[in-house]
Amino acid sequence: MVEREKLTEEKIFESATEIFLEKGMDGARMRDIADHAGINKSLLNYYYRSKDRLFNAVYEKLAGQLFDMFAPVFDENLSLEEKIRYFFREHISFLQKNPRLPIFILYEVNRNPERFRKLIQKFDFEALWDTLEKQHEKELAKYNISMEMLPQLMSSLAALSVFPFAARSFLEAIFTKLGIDFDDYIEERKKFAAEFTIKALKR
Amino acid sequence: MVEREKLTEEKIFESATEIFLEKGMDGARMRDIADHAGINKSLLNYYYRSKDRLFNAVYEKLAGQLFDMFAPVFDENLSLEEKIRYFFREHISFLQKNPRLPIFILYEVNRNPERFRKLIQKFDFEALWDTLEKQHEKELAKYNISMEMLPQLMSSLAALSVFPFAARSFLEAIFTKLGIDFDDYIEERKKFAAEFTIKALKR
DNA sequence: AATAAATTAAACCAGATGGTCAAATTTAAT
DNA sequence: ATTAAATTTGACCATCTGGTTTAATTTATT
Repeated sequence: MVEREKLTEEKIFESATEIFLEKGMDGARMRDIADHAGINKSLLNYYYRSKDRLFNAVYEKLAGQLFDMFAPVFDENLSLEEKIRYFFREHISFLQKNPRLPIFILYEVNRNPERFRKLIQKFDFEALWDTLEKQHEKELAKYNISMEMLPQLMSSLAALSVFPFAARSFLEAIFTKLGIDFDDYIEERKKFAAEFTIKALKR
Repeated sequence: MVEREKLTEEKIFESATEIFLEKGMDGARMRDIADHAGINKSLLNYYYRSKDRLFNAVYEKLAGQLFDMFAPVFDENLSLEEKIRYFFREHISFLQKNPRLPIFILYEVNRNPERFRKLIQKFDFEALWDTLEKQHEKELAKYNISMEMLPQLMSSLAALSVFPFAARSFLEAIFTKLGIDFDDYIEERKKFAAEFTIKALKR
C-alpha cells in the first residue's frame, strides 16, 4: 500500500532522525527508534536494511540541510556587508530551529571522515570559490582581503555562527551561573556576529 | 606493589584517554582499552570500578586541562590587545597538541550536561567576570565594550580558536578539495584570529 | 621461609543489541 | 471472491558488552 508505506517509512525516518540527533549513531538503539515510531522493530530492517543504512539516510538528509543554508551566500545579489548580515541572520535562525544539528554533524563527520568525503565529492568547491571571488572582486580589494585569507575568513564566519550551538550545553551551564539566558544570547548574536565581522574587515 | 600499581593504573588511564578521545563514551569498548594497555580486562574493574567511573576520571582530567588554558587570560598582566594575541597563540598551540579535545568535550558535555554542571559548580565565574572587568575597565571603555557584550565577545574568542578543531574532519575534507593544508591553516590562524578580533574591537 | 596481602589472569555470566525468520494480516489485482 | 503481493508481527538468535568470580601468582611483611 503506497499511502501506508509512505506513512510508515516517514514515521521511521522522522523517529530515527530524532533519536540519532539526540544520541548519535553509537548511542542510538534500534529498539528506541521503533518504540518512538510506534512500530515493530523488524520493520526498521524491512524498510532500511540495517542500522547503518538507516543512519546514512538520516545523516545525508541532515548534512544536506546544513549545506543548503550556505547556498544563498553564493547566489544572492548582495554587497559583501549585506551578505554577511544576511548570512548570520538566516543561518543562526536556521540553527535556532535545529539546535542539535551542528554537534551531530561535527561529531559524526569526525567519527567517520570517509563517509563525509564521499558525500561531498560531487560538490565543486573550486567553482564556488571562483564565483565568490568574482562576485566580490572589487570589495575584496577594497577591504584588502587576499585570496589566501578566504579560508580563514570563511571558517571564521562558520565558527561565529555554529560554535554557540555546538557548544550549547557547555555555554548554557556557564551562562546559568552568570544569570545569562541562552536564547537571548543567540538572538543578540545575529547582529553581534555580523557587526563584529564587518568591523574586523574594515580598515 | 606501589611502583607497579602506579604503572598499571597510569597505563590504563592513558589508554582509556586515547580510546575515549577517539571513540567517545558510547563508542569506546572496555576490551579495546584493556587491549591497548596490554592488560586483562578485569584489571579495569579492579582499578576503576566501572566504565562510567573510568570515563569520569578521564573526562574530568581533560575538562580540567581545557579550563586551565583559559586561566592565564585572567592572570597575566597584559593589555587587552596583548591578551588577545596571547590567548590565540597559546590556546591554539595547546589545541594543536590536543586536537581531539574540543569535539570530545563538546560532545560529552552535550550528552550529559548534568555531569558538566556538577564539575563546574565550584568555579566562581562571577569573580572571574569581575576580575576581567576591573583589569580592563579603561580599555573596555576605550573600545566601547559594554558589559552586556562580554558573553558575545568571550564566546567569539572561544569560537574562533576552538571551532577549527571541533570541525577538523569537516574542514579537512573541504580543504583537501581546495588544495589547502590544514596544519598550515591552523598555524596561520594564531595570528589571523588575533588580528581579526582586535580589528573588530577597534572603532 | 612462612604468611598475608596485593595483583593478575582466565573463564564465565546476564543482559543488551542488531538482526533474522516464519507466520499472520492487510492490501491490491484478477 | 480468489489469488498474489506487500506489510506487519512476535518469537528467536548469535554476538557483543560490561562486569563478576575464582583461582593463581606476585609482592611485602614477619
